[in-house]
Amino acid sequence: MEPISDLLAVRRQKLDTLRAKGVRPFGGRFPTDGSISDVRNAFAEGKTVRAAGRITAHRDMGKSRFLDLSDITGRMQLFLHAKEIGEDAFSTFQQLDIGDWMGVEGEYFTTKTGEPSIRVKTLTVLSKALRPLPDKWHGVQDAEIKYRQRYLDLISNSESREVFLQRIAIVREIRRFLDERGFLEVETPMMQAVAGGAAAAPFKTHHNALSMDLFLRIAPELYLKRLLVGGFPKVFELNRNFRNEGISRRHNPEFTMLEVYWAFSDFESMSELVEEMICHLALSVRGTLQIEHKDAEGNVTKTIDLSRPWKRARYSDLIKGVVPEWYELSSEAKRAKCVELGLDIQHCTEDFELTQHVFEKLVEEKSINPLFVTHCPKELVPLANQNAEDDSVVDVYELVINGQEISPGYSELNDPDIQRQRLEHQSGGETQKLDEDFLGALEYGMPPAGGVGIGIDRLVMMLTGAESIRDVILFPHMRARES
RNA sequence: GGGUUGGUAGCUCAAUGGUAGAGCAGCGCCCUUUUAAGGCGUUGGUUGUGGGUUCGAGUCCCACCCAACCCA
Repeated sequence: MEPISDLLAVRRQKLDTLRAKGVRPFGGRFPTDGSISDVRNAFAEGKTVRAAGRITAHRDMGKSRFLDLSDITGRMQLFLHAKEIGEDAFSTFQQLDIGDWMGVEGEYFTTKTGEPSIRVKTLTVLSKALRPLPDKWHGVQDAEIKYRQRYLDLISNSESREVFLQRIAIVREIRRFLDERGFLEVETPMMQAVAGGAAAAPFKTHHNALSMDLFLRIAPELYLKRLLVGGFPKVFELNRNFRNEGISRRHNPEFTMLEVYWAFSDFESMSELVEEMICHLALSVRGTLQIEHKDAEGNVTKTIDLSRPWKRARYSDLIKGVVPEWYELSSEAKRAKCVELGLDIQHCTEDFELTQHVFEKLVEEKSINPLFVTHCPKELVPLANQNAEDDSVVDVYELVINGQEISPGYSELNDPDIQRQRLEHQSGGETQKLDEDFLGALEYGMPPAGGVGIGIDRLVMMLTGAESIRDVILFPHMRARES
């Protein structure tokens, strides 16, 4: 064959050659003895075995060839000899490339270097790859290709595969953990006439038949509370929320949220549930409570210690821990102190906002190990119940791990009149933003309950050591490309 | 939205303003136990896009596109 300059043309030509030989280049059903990992684990010298996967490496020894056959579970070496498979099959094989899907039947054997392998007797072309795969050694390095063409990242970067397999395991274990404790998983509307339950800009869409605007939900909270009214005492939802805001290392427009509600409970019980659950996740998925985060060179940059019991502290005590005199200062003195601390407070008008800046920079960002922040000021969390002893604070915790807010927990507000006042205040007089159906539901009586939310993407980041939310979302949102 | 850095062969990366290269992949030849196989040979480029400066631009200047990081 004459050299062809175009790599794609070479593969197209092989495709044509296969067809001319009467070989289907895009095959069909091919029963196997399981995944590559199954096949590898079932190794028994001399036994017949069937396996299918993608060719990921090719070592050419002339009449005999070594191949790596891979799937997401692992890699298995194939040994193939021209005389053993016959001339016709060997010429078919010569039309295959790295990247093609292939099924084989053969016998287990061990090479003289000790590698468990399959001696191929017959081979079946399952799918011809018409484009070449990324570099076998370096994989895909370009962040843009990793995110836009995740399949290439998954094919060539085992670390990426591992992160997503861990994410899958985390989500599975969350469901199992809650199911074992009697929580019911429910599904509530993603398209809502009023996007409530959080303060965030929603995405807008339109229902043609009903001729009405709808919003993608920013939180499932108000529907889950309706279920408390309806008599479901322990419910959770684990699914997507959508917020029409900026994109960053920590923000994707659609993200996965777990919300759990438990009737007759409170924020303190919820903090125990969350502590127990996250430790369970760390142990079952990572096998340890010491979560190491590494840099690109593989050096450990920090270790998050999830050992129980987790620290609990009042918001005001944490502030006093970094600025002892804080609460004695006048507003002017607080501003001066913030400037002295190098905080950007130009948009702050209220004292509690200044305090929150101190909290975020000097407490939150520095809290690597788990910290439950309790008794937060009521201005920060308008939807929570006020504390019985101190009405300036609310019965809420904020769980901080890895310098990030991972999970808030509430003693939920169930007084319909106070709830209405707060939502009216929050909506700034725009009554169309009030979820009247929800407020009506509360008037039928919602049991007192504890509630928590956990941002799953950030939780996965914390547990896997990912530094960007894009590394834990299979298809992160990217700007559209010009064609 | 602002700042910084980057975009070169299919992939990973080089290239003082002076002939655009290497490794891998591909193609050809050799090789019956290799595993980032090896050896010999060889193909492959609108240097993100569009302008400008210059005898000459991957390199300098301007605008734009895309991405990463930081800030808001």
